[in-house]
Amino acid sequence: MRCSAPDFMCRHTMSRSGFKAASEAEADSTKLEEFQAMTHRYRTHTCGALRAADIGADVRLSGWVHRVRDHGGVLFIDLRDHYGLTQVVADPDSAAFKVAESVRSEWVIRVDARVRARPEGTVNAELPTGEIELYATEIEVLSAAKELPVPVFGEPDYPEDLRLQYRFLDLRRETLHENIMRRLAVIKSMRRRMEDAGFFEFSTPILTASSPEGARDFLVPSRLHVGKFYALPQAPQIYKQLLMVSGFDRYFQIAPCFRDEDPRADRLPGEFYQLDVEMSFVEQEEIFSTMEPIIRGVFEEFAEGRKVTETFPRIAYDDAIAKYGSDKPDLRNPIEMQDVTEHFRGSGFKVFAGMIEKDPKVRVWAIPAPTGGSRAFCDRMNSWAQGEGQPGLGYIFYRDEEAAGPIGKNIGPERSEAIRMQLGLKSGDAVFFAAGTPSKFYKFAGAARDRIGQELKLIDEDRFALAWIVDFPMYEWNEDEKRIEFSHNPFSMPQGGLAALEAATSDEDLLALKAYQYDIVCNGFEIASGGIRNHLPAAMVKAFSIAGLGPEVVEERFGGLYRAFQYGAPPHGGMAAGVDRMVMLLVDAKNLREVSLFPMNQQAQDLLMGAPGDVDSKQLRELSLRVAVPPKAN
RNA sequence: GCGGGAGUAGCUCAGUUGGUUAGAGCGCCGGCCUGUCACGCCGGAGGCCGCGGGUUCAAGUCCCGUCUCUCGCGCCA
Repeated sequence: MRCSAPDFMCRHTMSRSGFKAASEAEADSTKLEEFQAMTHRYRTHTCGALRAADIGADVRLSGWVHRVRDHGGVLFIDLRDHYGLTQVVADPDSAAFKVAESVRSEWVIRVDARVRARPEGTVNAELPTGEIELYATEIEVLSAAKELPVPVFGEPDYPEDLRLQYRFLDLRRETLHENIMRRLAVIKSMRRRMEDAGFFEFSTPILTASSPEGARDFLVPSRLHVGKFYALPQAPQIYKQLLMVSGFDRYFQIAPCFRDEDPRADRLPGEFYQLDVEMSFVEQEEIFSTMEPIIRGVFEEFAEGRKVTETFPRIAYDDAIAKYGSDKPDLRNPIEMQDVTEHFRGSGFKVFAGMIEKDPKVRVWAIPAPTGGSRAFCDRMNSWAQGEGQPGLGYIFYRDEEAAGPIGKNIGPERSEAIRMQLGLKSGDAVFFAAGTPSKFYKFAGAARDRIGQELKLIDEDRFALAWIVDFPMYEWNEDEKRIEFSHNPFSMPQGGLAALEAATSDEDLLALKAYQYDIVCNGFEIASGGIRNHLPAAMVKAFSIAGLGPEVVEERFGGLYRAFQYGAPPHGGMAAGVDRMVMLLVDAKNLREVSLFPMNQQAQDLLMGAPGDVDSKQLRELSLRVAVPPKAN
């Protein structure tokens, strides 16, 4: 059924150019409609408009043939447009019968008809227009359709490459059509909330300079400057900071962002959209208190009964890693891990005891699995772990006053019981263990936590669990290159400012430094990320030098911003929220392509437009470009 | 770049240990049908079994290679 969604989706254009929803029709408007019936070439009403009150009216509708049911003597056409579905009837007495018999799915037709009540017992309660039907007097074919490569009616599963190649058909399908309309509504709501909160909407350039850090850029060759390139912005990061320096105080934008990276189910290739925000004269707390109601409000507005976190918990990055094994934990999953290293020190489980003895950095983490206390489940988890490339996943499961499983046997009843007490487990529960250097195994532990939550159905699917993740580390250790580098982005202010940077002497101190850098997470997805910016040239130079980048690098790579900071920069900060990802969560889609109009496929190709495509040699010549395809390596 | 999974009718899939003319459902086309709304019934068309090699009397089925799609890893300040 079309337009089962809230009214804003169905009615927002009803008042346009004289259309009038039937339910709103006044007595005197009937004349207007009759007049329009004679003068409007295509329609007096949309396919979602007519109601019992219109019975007897002569109307004209245009739309797509959604479905034909031909009973020989009587024939039904479901006529569809953006607004809904109306049943058209033709019988052999009707002048329109011959044409009606010839129409096929997805033809576009114009129907002139008399609105009549459906006979007793044939009302369709599923349809807003289900009380009436149109008795056709004339049908005109406006546009025929070939046999459909992608059917619209019934939305059967079809291969994605066909759906992308025939996206215009795909977009007629109810689910995708409504997802797109929902997306527009979400963006409209964001815009309204941002304006109400005193933000101004800016547009920033699409052709800009290549950014040195971060993702791979899309490049655009310059014709006027031979051998030089523009880049599409990965985000308007520097522009929005420049706007703060320019004194505009509060910026936002529904900003297109371009990154030439390989896609994921939750990452579109090429381009995506962010609700991009920046504020002047604020500390972290004010950004939270400004943005949390906006993000929560958007979720609540579109949650359709699903619960939304009322006050976002603030979880320190280190705690998130320790409790959930992830900096984007799914907080619908109640499992929290705990450190149980001491229970294994000197225990009969020699593998762990030996590791603990040898290296003071080694920890043992417990991943509780409430209701997971069966051999079958524990074994299944163990083989899953092996499939992940782990040696295995040790466990204890508690049953009938006994601690079973290989580790339970090895460490004995006292230690097993102590672990049970620490984790608050009952008979019938299990606990899994991961051991080693936390920085190396936390991801696996987090994956195990997710897995256990799913397998044991501990996750409440019916809610949006939101949280701030705060206190991200300023730097991290790059094991490959054996050096310290920025962990998030180089624009964030370290907590404690320049003084903290200067006070940190050892690598250990530096790696312990936190930044005013934070994310919003929802159900295991990072939906927003932001920070308080480092607006002090001296602190910026120092922060870069720690990452091994001299002042000349700052000037060369971030010249514009660095220069701006020399001439009176307000303290500022902000964030960016992933619009596509939020819409995906709100419409319960599995895939970003289900909330995007014309997405590219996994190979970053637009199958409808044929992008990327060849260009002719004249174009290349103008750009002083020559294509050199490397010989295939093998 | 690496790994998992999948390629058989327009689509979703079945196809036994290698063995006759490769099937079903949906869709499409035709016929019948005056109250359906996933209409129903009857009939029909439609196949380089992804592609290339190999083993075999015989390959959709086994082996090797290759291509495509998809999910994940790397990557994504």
